[in-house]
Amino acid sequence: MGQITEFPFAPANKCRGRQRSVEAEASVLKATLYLLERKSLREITTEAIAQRAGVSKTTIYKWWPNKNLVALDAYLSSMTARVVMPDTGSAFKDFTLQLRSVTSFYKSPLGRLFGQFIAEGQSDPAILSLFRERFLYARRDAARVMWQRGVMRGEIRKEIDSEIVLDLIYGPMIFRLLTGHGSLAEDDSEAMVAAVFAGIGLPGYKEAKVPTPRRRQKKS
Amino acid sequence: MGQITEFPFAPANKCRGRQRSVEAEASVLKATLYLLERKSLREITTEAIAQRAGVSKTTIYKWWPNKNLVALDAYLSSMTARVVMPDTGSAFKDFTLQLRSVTSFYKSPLGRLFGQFIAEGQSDPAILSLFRERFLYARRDAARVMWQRGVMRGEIRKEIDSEIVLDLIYGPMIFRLLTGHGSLAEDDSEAMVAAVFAGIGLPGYKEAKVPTPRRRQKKS
Amino acid sequence: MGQITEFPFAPANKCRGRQRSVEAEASVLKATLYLLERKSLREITTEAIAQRAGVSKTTIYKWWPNKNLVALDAYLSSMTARVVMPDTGSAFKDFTLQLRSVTSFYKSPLGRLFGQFIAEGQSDPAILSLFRERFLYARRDAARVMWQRGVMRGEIRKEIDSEIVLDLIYGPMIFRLLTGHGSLAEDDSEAMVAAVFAGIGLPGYKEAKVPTPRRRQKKS
Amino acid sequence: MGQITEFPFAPANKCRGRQRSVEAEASVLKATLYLLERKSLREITTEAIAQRAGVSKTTIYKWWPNKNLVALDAYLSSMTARVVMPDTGSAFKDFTLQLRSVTSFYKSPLGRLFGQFIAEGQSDPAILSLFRERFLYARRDAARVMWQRGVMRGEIRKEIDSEIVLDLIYGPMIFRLLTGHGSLAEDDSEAMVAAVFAGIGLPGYKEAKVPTPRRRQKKS
DNA sequence: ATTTAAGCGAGACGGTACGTCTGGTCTTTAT
DNA sequence: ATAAAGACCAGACGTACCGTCTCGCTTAAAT
Repeated sequence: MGQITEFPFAPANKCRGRQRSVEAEASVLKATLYLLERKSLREITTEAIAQRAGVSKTTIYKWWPNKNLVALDAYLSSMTARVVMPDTGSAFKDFTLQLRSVTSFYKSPLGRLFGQFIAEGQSDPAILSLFRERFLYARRDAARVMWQRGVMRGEIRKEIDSEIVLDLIYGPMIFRLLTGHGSLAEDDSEAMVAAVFAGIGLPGYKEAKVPTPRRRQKKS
Repeated sequence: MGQITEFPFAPANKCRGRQRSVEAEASVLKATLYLLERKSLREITTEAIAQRAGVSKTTIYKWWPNKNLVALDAYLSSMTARVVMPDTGSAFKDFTLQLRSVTSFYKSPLGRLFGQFIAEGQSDPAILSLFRERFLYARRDAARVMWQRGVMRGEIRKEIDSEIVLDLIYGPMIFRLLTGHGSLAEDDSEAMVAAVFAGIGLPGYKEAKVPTPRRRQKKS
Repeated sequence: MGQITEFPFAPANKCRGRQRSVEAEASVLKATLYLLERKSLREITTEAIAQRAGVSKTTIYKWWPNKNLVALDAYLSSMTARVVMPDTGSAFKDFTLQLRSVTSFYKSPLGRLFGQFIAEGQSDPAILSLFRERFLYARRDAARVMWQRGVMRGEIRKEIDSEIVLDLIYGPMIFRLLTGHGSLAEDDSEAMVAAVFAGIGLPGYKEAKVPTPRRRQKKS
Repeated sequence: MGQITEFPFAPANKCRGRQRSVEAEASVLKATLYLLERKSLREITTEAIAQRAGVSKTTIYKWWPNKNLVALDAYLSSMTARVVMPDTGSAFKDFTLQLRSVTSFYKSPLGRLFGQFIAEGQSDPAILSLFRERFLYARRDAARVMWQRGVMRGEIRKEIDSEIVLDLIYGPMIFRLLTGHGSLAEDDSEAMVAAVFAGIGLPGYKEAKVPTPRRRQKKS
């Protein structure tokens, strides 16, 4: 319990007193996932989680600061190895497959949570920050490996900041996901990645020169 | 009042009965903006709007279904001509200036509302839909003009769907805005637009062929 | 309109402007009665009356101070000669018949209004006062005639205040009506009047001497 | 808390969970009484009770269905032994003293509540029913003891139903209390009881024969 | 074996916003 | 001038959910 608030490897504090019930944690996360597959994050109440988990509200609040973080924990625990990080030998193919896989997941009930965490994050910095640290960066680090391979193989320009590359590939689709203004179909993934690779400018048009890379928050 | 629920050009129903108080509408929108500059959408209450506007809660609920839509209305009414749609003769420059302007606005108190509407939209389809129709599409239509000019001048490949182009340009920055994982500095706008124009792939690398254009939402 | 607030014989002011619609008054009273037969006074709204009468709320508030007084007006207008004031030659029979008739009426939908006016009157002195003046005293004056006849015929002790006599006869039944603690059946009327005439004390028991009459608010 | 909804002798459920705050209940009732002494039942709001009691509105709604029943509860809790049930050896004196005491109380701020409960009861059967069960019947049972003694001592005719006797004694005064058409002075109590004992009919007048006794509510 | 501190279930509690309702007033246009 | 339509204000309503709290019971390490 409390992946979030505690060091995951903290040596289960073997002091006095009753020990944490492992079933309780599992039960809470399971119940939360169950509910999240049926209702939106906003519609779910701590009460409902507690009831379904057969656990008291007190216990939940003891280990998580609020419902949103319970949900994030549940989300993270169910995310392990759901999305592929392909290695086909082609960066373009890798990114296309990955984007397609991610987009497809985002359309599923649980995938919708992605948007809901970002949504809650708009008014709760804590959850947004945790979402970044524990979900987003992990994903981006994995994707950065694909980028690195592409750079090494001479498929991707090394002078473009990896942060920009990743945002260019995932940003547009996430934008569509969040506002619903564009299609999330399978083909769109390929079309977008293709456009990102080839650029939208005509080859002869030379005004658009790529500036030199710059340091950013976090990068390889 | 009720920009949202009524046709803007409706012939102000001059039938019987007391007319809608124009001051009331203006007052509500003004009060809402005032509050939104200081607090987040979530923190604001209908009561507070009513009180500050010197209007009764009943009146607010009569014309708007809930506070979110009041805020959207207020947002829209204050948006007119806040963001420039430049026409420099260069699509690259146009998009760069525009993205910079937009990004800068999004960092302002009122600009933060953009993310908050999307956030509320994740659990309230009505607001998301209205946000798209009345804000997003308007912006995109304007931006599409810039794109069109670029295509005509031979600066932008005409075979790429304009929807993708727009998402490629704005999506990454909005992604950063919403999750806070990347910089929103002035230079980033240019770097992103540059990358979008030039593409991330090496010129010689030919696997990334651009597919044929497609229409918004539906596709072949 | 406005039996209550206006002098009934006021010369329909034939000055400028649109004349008062007599139909409006009739329509309001009729609509009110219609509603009062189906719902309790509390459940009825001015709005509903206006709507059913095809009249605007304003008009109602122009002629009556509030819904309760509209209802009282409607009640009074429908009361004319609904309850008998018998004259059988026997005071006992007169009162019995009268009480039976009154009780029976009180059990009807419209009769229930009696209690509802008293109820509203507990928190609105105006309606209680009007109810007394325009309904109660009228009834009591009529009943006092029956009492007078009984006294003249030597059936009723003349030394007991008529106010007390009337309250003794009607009070118990009204008490039952308002609290619902006792039966309102036909036979009860006779039993009560009989008890009132004969007294509950044993004939020989002489402690209960009737005091001399005293002046009270209103009497013959 | 919840005298109304729970058996008073319920063995204070000492099961799991936080125990009901006894101060909360007491505080609510006390605050309610305080307010009821200053304003009418109708004028008091749940909010005001909550605020004055230093208790949340939720808690009030948890234990009472609405403010009227809170007030009834408060009323009942303050009623214990406020009204005397005399035993002078004379039924006539007993009833006179009792009626005088009751009438005097009914003129006090709290006593006015009596009428207000009956008023609310006209549109809310629940409160009327509870008022009967928990207040009226208790009083009548006590008064019936006085009647019983009178019967045994040969002061009161045993052939008259006790229900009628009680209504004859209290009904007239309550009628006056509720409609305000008659005096509630001290002397009136004696005059009324005297009239009830002696009867209003002349001794010689023999038409008014007392019918056989009957049981409460149902009858032959 | 007995402390004793923590975990835990149950559920009461304060707080706050919600969206609804009703009473009564005010404003505009039509008659 | 009066009516009809209906916008408006004021403020109470009862509900929902949040996160905290107080119990009494259970568990297991420390004594």
